[in-house]
Amino acid sequence: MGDLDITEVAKRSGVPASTLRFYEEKGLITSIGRRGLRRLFDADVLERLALVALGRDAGFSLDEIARMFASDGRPRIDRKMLAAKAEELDRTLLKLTAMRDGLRHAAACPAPSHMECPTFRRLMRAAASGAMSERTKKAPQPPRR
Amino acid sequence: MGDLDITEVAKRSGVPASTLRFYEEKGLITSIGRRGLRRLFDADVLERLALVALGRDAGFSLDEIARMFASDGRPRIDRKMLAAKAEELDRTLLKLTAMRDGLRHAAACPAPSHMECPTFRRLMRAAASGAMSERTKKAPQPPRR
DNA sequence: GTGCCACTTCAAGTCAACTTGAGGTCAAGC
DNA sequence: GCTTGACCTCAAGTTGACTTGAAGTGGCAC
Repeated sequence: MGDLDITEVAKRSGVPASTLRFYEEKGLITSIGRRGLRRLFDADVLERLALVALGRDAGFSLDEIARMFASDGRPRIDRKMLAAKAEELDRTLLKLTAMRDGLRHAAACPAPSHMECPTFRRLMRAAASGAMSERTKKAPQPPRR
Repeated sequence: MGDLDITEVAKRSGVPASTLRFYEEKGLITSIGRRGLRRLFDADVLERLALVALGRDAGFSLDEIARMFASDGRPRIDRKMLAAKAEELDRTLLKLTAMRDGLRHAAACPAPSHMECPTFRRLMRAAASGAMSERTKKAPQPPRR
């Protein structure tokens, strides 16, 4: 009833079966049993997966996310850690916002070459000096396939 | 005169020599000769490195950045590409902003478990709907090292 | 009852962007 | 002219998050 086999979970969550096995091995999710060899999951694994996705998106590593789950399976998220992550995200947001504005300007800038655009050069200097980020921090990469 | 050896470039740019060699191999920079074994670079390599840093920070891959340099060595940066990157950054920003607000709330939320906090659950659903369907995009990770 | 085939395990491969290590070379200082 | 040491090359290692491949297994349709 509430049990879903791995294919079902994959289908409903959009997470590939190979990743589900990988997540189980990592302790991010738990299978509730087997039908033959086939893993069975409780339906609440979907919520768990959503939480994992959330953590990933917020910039937590899988290991960090794993540490957030108590042994009883309920999320036990350190509030301090959350606040710290929010802080970090906030700094990232500032930087990315500046970057977006700069890119947008450079894209619309009438200077014959970007090297002659003051805004572009300012951005460049900022990136070079590392002034925008505390240390080398990268913006999100385009989706891998 | 205008020539800098690799150590000088490393010192002035903050980019390790190993990375400079790696970048040269990738075609991101070019050395103009050797003194003995030692690479010599024209001083304008510093500007080039700044450009690479900017591209990296904006979320371009090294390969993408390499493609921005035409064969003449002058940056040939497509305004459309910049605009597209700005767009992408913008979408990321929206998501990360929501995420930051959610984290901040969750950190302060009095609910015994985050799963019982309506705001947290809403955030989770939002992340699940956005992030899982397009589940390849990650927020920036904390600085390496 | 038997064959199919999607699942299983485990090891190894992939990708990006570098770094590290081993073994070699050469300009320069003494 | 010999030592020194920073550079050189090339190969392999690193990290995180997975994916892929080979070989095995068992529920289900026939």
